Amino acid sequence: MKRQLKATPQRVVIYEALVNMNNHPTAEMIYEHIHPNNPSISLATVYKTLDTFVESKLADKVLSDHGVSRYDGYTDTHNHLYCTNTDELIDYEDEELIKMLESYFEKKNITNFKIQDIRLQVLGEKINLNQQVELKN
Amino acid sequence: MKRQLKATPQRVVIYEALVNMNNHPTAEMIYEHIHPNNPSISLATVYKTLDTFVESKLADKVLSDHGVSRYDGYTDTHNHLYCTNTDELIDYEDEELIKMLESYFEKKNITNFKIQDIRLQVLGEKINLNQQVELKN
DNA sequence: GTTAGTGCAAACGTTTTGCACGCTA
DNA sequence: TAGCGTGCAAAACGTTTGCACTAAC
Repeated sequence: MKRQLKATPQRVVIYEALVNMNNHPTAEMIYEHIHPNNPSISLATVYKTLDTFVESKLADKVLSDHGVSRYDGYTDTHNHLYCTNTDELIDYEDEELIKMLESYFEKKNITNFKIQDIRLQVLGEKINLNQQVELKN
Repeated sequence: MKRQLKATPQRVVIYEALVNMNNHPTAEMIYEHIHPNNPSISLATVYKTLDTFVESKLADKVLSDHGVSRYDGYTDTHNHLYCTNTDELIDYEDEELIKMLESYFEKKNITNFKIQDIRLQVLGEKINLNQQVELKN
């Protein structure tokens, strides 16, 4: 674990859960995931640890639906597809899009606003191929 | 009020507050705003009514910071500047950007995902001109 | 021995709910 | 009188806090 953050057992477990669950989990989801093997790690610790990760840029807090925070262990600049049916949040990596947005706002040169980050979410419905087949019946 | 929604006095008051406050207010902020002149309208009604508006596409729930929902009575497609210092959420209307994104994703033709909406937030710091002047001292 | 991290339980702020009442069709 | 909308209070939910304990340097 980089950035002079002490690698406590709890942090290691929580960090591994965060990057292995590619769900963009909530604090609660991480807690449930690690609890069977780590029954002594408390939910408060999960919250505190995730906060620490966000501060240390090891994780990002991302688009929250219905007021629940979700976390992303993948901190390279990227955007998200959000499925309005299933609440799935899917990483959308598209270098071309990021470049296009950066150069667009550079060109646009918005005065009175110093840009730190550009976040884009594509909301829609994930089309499940199995479902499509089912629909044919 | 369109879309076969009954125009109760409460709804009218809440809707007017929502569109007149250009703050992207929270439910609480709307409640505080209308309370002096409408002391009998309860906070629960504000919440219920805002939900109704969102369902009826009269309002949008937008980017929430620290787990508080904020509402936008301006439902034309537009994007937002979010000031990380002041929590201000500023409408960013840019037809060119919207067109660019739409045609980008059309061209990209993401399979397995039916796009409903594209939302973009520019995070950064609003530069206050008065502050700039002060900085010169 | 000082500091940072943890676990627990209680507290907090936001939002939702259940239910009784009122209004309107 | 049926059904929706409202107000109130209580509950629920996600998150944070205070504090005592522990572990690490």
